[in-house]
Amino acid sequence: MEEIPKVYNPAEVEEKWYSFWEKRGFFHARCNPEKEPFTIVIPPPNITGSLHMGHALNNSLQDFIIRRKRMQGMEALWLPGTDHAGIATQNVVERKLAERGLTREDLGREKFLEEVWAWKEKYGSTIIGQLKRLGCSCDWERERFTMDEGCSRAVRAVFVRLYQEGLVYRGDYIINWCPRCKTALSDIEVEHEEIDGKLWYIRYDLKDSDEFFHVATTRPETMLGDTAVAVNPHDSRHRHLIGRIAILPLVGRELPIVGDDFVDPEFGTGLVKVTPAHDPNDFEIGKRHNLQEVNIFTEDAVVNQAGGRYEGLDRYEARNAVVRDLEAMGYILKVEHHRHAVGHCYRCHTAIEPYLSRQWFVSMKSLAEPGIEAVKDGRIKFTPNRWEKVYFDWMYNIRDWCISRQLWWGHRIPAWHCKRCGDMVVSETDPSSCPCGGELEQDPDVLDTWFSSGLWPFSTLGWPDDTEDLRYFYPTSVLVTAFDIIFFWVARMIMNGLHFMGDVPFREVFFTALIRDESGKKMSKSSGNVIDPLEVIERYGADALRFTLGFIAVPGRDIFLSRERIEGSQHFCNKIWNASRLALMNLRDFHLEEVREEELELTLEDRWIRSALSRLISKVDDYFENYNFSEACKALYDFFWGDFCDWFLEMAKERFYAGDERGRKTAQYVTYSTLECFLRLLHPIMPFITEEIWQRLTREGPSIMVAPWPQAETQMIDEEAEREMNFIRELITCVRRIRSELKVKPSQRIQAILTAQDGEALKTIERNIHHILTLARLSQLEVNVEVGDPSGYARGVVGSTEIFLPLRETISFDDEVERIERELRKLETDAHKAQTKLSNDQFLSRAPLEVVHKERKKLAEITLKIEKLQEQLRLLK
RNA sequence: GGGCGUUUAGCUCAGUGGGAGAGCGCUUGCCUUACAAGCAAGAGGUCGUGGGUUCAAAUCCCUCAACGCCCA
Repeated sequence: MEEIPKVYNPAEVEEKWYSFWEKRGFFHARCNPEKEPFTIVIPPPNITGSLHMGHALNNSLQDFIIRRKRMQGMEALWLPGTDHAGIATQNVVERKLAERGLTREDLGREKFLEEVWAWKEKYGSTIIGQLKRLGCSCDWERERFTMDEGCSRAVRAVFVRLYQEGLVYRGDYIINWCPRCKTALSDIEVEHEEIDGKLWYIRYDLKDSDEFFHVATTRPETMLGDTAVAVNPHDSRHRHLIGRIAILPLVGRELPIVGDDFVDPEFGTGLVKVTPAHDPNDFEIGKRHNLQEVNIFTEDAVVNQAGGRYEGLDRYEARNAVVRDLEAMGYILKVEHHRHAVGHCYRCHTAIEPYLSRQWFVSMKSLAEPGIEAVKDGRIKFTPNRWEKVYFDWMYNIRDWCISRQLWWGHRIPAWHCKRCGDMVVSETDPSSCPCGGELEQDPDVLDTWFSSGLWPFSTLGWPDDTEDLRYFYPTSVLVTAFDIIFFWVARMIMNGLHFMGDVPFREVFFTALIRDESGKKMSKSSGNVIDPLEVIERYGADALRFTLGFIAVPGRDIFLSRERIEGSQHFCNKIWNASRLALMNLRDFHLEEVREEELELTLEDRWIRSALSRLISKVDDYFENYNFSEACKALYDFFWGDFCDWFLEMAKERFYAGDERGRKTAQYVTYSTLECFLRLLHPIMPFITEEIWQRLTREGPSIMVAPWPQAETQMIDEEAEREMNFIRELITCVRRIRSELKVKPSQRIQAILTAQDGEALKTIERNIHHILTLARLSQLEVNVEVGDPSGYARGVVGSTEIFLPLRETISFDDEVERIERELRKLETDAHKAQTKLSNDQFLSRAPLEVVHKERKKLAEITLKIEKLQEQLRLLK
């Protein structure tokens, strides 16, 4: 009897079912022309990562989607994999080497890469194991890695083709340089942060003259690389200086004064120093005026020999030294506070140095245009759609993408430079020598990590080969990702998909929210507010975590997570468990195959719960299709707890314990079919507990995860049953309220009298009187008998039906008077509101008829109730 | 500087034009043979401010304020 434990223990069942599913091959998808494909590619987590809440949310939602599609009979592929994460992984391995007192240079490139691969083999699949703990139904037979053989071929193919098309080029430009990671970064890898800085006004003298002027700068140290001064040619204050020569303080270099529209006359004095090698705008000015480019920094942002006596100082030391020397010479006019944005490396948060160097770029403009069109004309749909605007803004203003990184870990650029003739060979396969016969040397740089992840939807399906997978599963159906990588990843996949596959990479994008903690902060290790999903799974179970994430995943909004919420979901698991226990205990002698529908005798609660279940199915379907998982979870929760447990099972118990054979069979059948169907509906969200119960409940298939998705059956909707059930529920609640407010002990069974004038109501009451007795804990309920002196009773009103509970010694008259007065106050407020509306001619003439009817009906009900309660009040007093 | 989002119960949040909702917390009473991780009942809200549209606004429009995010 007690073989089913009282408390649900997730740890015992989760591992069992996951390996069962995996062994049976339920996760694996095949190219099956009989079926419609449904494809999701996972946003590949970094191999350095371990599962955080963002992953947990994102992957739970993907699993919700893919499990439902699979149950709906589609060939559902969820393709998993990991990202090599260039900078992050290289940093991790370098840090490990540092513990042994080694640098990557000590090892050399080849040995270092061996170390990274070894690290990847050891730790790179940590997160994969964690996704399994979460219950993710990925096709592990197709797991990919951005640096595996196939993805690497795709990268080379793309690079070479773009090069041949003239869309990949190499050149000397100002790029964002991280002096800590010692690599170039793309524009979007720079995070801007407002900083309280200073604005120094520095005196520059004119050559062969006593005249001088001041320039304002936030970075005085870069003056060591100044090669001009610029002024806006429309600035009447200064334009006469154009063509003259200024003398650079400390250095003595002669600086031409040029006119350039870019200069903002409002900034500082209207005269600006020009440092073409260390500022992107100055670089442009330099190009326009043929200015010299003087690079004053090493790759560590330390002053080089061009900085004269400042050589060897880092950029901040150099700033102090330059300012000190200028002050000593009396060349600082003033220093102002100045708030401005400073770029930082998104990986290590070091301040970015604009740095002139030779890099590889992708020309984006022509690739972006089809990407804009695809979203505009709806071939790709964004949810929530406001992200489309963000996407368009970026795509319209897109700039060329710096793709070369001065790292060792990554896809090495497939370009070779000839040591003899200096020519360059770009090729998909390693060339042995230059056409001139000279020895070739491969470009030392690697590609931006996002270059390879941008090919993910097709490189993982076999491209550049024309594979069966690619033809069957591409384009993918939906991409589920966080909005913070819309530029890094989503936009680039769209551009690449259109360019190389000639079709969109996915038909829909669902953007998830960011997860924040209780106080609204973004969860991060540095703020110490992380809730570790693995810890949650250990303690509360994967289903509780998944349900919580689904519940709080309201589209279009950042979400908050707290342990209390997760506990709530754990309680829900336990509720499901215990309701199922009750069901299972009463279904031991039940055999579905023996049931003949025509032998059943459906009661009110049976018809009502079947109707509610049918409505639930439609709602859940609708919410899933619109990615509104929060509402889906809420609907499932409310149905199960609020309807099925609180009312249906409570009522069905009577037939389990004391019913006749036919009643018992009917109760068993409806309990079984409702629970079984509910489990299937809930399965995508809570796969483990639903499988555990389903396996105990039925033999209708090998696993709930391949059982059919429930279909809403409109013929089950029974409005009459819903109306009657609502009425019975209200009656019971009314009695309970009076009992509770008058402090009648639950153990005390009391008598009651009920009067109903309405014939329909009377019939409903008579048919369900046993429910009222049981659930309202009455010893006796007499209907339409002479009440006698009503002053001896407490009175409740539901519609036109009245309930009388004897006051006697158990119930206090004073309490009843107070109770009625309180209720009357509420009713009178409502009545007043309704009266005001109904006495307004405008309302009567302009509001829709049914609204007016509803309002009239409402007022009539309230008025009736008020009358009866007032009457009772008079009698009691 | 430009854009986006948020503001509803003590807390965290749902709620797309017609009687203010949930979870948690709180109060009261219950070990009622599935569940005390539970059951029953209850208290608690000028829906950020000011205006407008409408017969009717938490909901649509505008102003302002506070907070948050993105871009330059």
